[in-house]
Amino acid sequence: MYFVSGYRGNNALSLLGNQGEYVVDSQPTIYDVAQRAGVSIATVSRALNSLSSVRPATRDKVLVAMRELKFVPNSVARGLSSGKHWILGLVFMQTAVDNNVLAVEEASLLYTDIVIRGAEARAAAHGYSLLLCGAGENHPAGMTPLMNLTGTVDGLIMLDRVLVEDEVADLSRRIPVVLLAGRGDSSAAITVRVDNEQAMRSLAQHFIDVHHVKRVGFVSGHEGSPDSVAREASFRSAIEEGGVTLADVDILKSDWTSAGGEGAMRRRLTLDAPLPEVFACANDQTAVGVIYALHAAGLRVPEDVLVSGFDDITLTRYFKPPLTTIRQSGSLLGEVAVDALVATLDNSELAVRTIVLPTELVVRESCGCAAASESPAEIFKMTATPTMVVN
Amino acid sequence: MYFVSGYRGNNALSLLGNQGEYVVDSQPTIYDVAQRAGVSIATVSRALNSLSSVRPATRDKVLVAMRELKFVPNSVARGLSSGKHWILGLVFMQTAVDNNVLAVEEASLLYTDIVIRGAEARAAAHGYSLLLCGAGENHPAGMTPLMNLTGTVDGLIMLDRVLVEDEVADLSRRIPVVLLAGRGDSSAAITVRVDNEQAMRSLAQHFIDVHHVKRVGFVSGHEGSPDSVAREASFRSAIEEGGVTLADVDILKSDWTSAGGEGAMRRRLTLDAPLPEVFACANDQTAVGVIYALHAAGLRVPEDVLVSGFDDITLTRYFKPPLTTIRQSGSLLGEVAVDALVATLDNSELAVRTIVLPTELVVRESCGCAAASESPAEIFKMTATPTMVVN
DNA sequence: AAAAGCGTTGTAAACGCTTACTTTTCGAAG
DNA sequence: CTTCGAAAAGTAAGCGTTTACAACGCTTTT
Repeated sequence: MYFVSGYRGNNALSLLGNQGEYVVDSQPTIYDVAQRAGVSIATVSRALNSLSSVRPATRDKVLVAMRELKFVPNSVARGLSSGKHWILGLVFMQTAVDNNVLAVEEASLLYTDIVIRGAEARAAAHGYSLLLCGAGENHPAGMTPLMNLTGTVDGLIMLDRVLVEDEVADLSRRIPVVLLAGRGDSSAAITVRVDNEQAMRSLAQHFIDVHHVKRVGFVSGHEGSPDSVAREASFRSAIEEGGVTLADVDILKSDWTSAGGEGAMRRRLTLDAPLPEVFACANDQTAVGVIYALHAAGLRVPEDVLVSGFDDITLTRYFKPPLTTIRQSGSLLGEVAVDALVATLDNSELAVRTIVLPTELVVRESCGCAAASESPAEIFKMTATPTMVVN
Repeated sequence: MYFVSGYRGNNALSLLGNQGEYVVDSQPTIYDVAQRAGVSIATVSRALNSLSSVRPATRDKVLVAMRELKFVPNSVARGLSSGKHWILGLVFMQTAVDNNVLAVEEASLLYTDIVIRGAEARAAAHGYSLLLCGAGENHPAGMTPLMNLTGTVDGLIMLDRVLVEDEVADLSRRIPVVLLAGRGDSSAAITVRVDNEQAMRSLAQHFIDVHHVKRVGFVSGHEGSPDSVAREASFRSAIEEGGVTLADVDILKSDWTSAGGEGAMRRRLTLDAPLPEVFACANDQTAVGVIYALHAAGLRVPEDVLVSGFDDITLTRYFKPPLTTIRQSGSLLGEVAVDALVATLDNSELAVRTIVLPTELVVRESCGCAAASESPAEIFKMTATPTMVVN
């Protein structure tokens, strides 16, 4: 190793110099840059962050030195020093079951991924990175990573209630937390969710007003999921207001997956009770499985049974029959969550505690309506704008 | 603020003490823990990491203090001190186009997400977190986040060639890099990819041997994508070896999306040239769009044209007709990538430079074969085992 | 009974950066 | 040609850990 006397930095310099054939064994630091540029480390730091006054000539010297050394600031040291990490954590429910590959692959088609993408894009736009953290009983590392997160990220976005209220409150005492798809009643954190009530109401009305149904069914998502619970409750109340029947036997338990929907419908078909005229499903994947099971039993959709989904994922537009569904923008959900979190980080105060995003009924053929004339690729604009609710 | 003389830590202690009504304004540090437990910070650190010898009684005192203070080690400080961050970076191509929601939503159904999930699960199992980083021209933050990553993560996984060879080499001089879905010829980094050659060969053979086709077509993925290029090239060579025709007019350009596949097929249908007997598509989404366009033109699949996909995403099993495709395990891809990266981090040397994962032909109805009797949910086990290739 | 050895604990120096505070520099005014 | 003041640059003290090294018992050995 080669050291300039009184020189604290590493030997990265030797790469450029001709004093020996030493190999770089670590990244250059601001000490290296400072030495090469002939200034102090404070000046290097200032040039780097362009906060305070650095004379243009000096700045250039520093920037040249940085480029020559291929200097990249160590963001960890930065974080330690400034307390700011420029990292946002995204916690989601890991549904993988042991060695069951399917669970991961199916789950990956869930809305979660779209949310993650939206969040990542928005985070990047704000200058943040996104740290992913799967959690849940089935997750290999359990809850541990979550706790350590508080020292790594500036804020946390939690999908689909990974924690109970108490834990969230605990967490949000340490760092800002945004809850996604929660029930929206948490006092501890900001909540972002879609308008399940409005969605299921418009769906119920459509079934009643347009298709004059008298008896309906519902296929749920994963047990205990706030979105699934909200969708079922909203659907039921809207349906019952309309004087239509939602019998217990027609409430099927699924788990957000196609396989779950298929299984639930197969089991329902073994029962003696006559089928309702329509099954509203908690998401699109479930609807796909439900339709498959109905077809397998020789029933036609929509001639014999009507089916609807929720989410409007791209692929189901190409299905036969094209799926009637509720459109929500998953990426918007992620984006808004990040925006809210960043706003909290900046102001440390946000006027709004709950943000409710709009949904939109998309009528296609699976509910018995006429085929649309456009190509599936044409139809993708959300027409409604976000609603804000303060509480 | 309240300070014990000579006490360096913050005032988090006051929460528990009864000397005042001060509010916690920051997280407790090992100084707080050390003081409360009546030991030095070194002992706290040792108890925390359980590396060297700490007397059980002492350890207990420390652990109790930690619990009482709800101490969570600051991983950033840890990272600075030890040089280890326990974070892996995952760089992917951000395909979002400006305000076009569809691009994100469709893209999110791509295989990428499954890979990410697999990587996250495996990373967690190794004790690492996953830092997501979208990159590409369309990404809001451009390339900048990528460069800063080198100071944040211990290793990098790059999906689908975000960078050119030179940049990868540059990066991998700083930290270990694993390339996913690359061409596998990078000397700078470890590569993990699927066996596109074997896959397309078996597909071609099936078409030729079982369905006796004389003329075939291909629908590509996004231009320049290594996987798409490899699939097209392999398919062509296998097809031509069999003496079957793949005309230029039957090579359609798409972009991995359903809309792209639909558009490509619509354009093809306006041409005068007779259709080939089969279209092999670069992925499942594309195949779905292709089938849609064929149906819209009054053509039947598989009676009039055969179609195949690639990936075996769950939803297309529920399609009409169920899609003949090549199964690959996206989550395995992510898992293996993480394993390789972690191994590199541990040994700083890995025997294998390229890892090729197996694929499997899954014959369903879209290629004209008979319907399977099982439920789609039943069929999901990979039968082959990973192949390792050293170079 | 003193020395040696060993297991435990403490002290203090990094790690690479930011930033409050201090010193130097430089140009304009006196 | 000083003097003064602001602007620019430097000094050094953290940020919260880890860890090499020193110090301190205690038991064991001679």
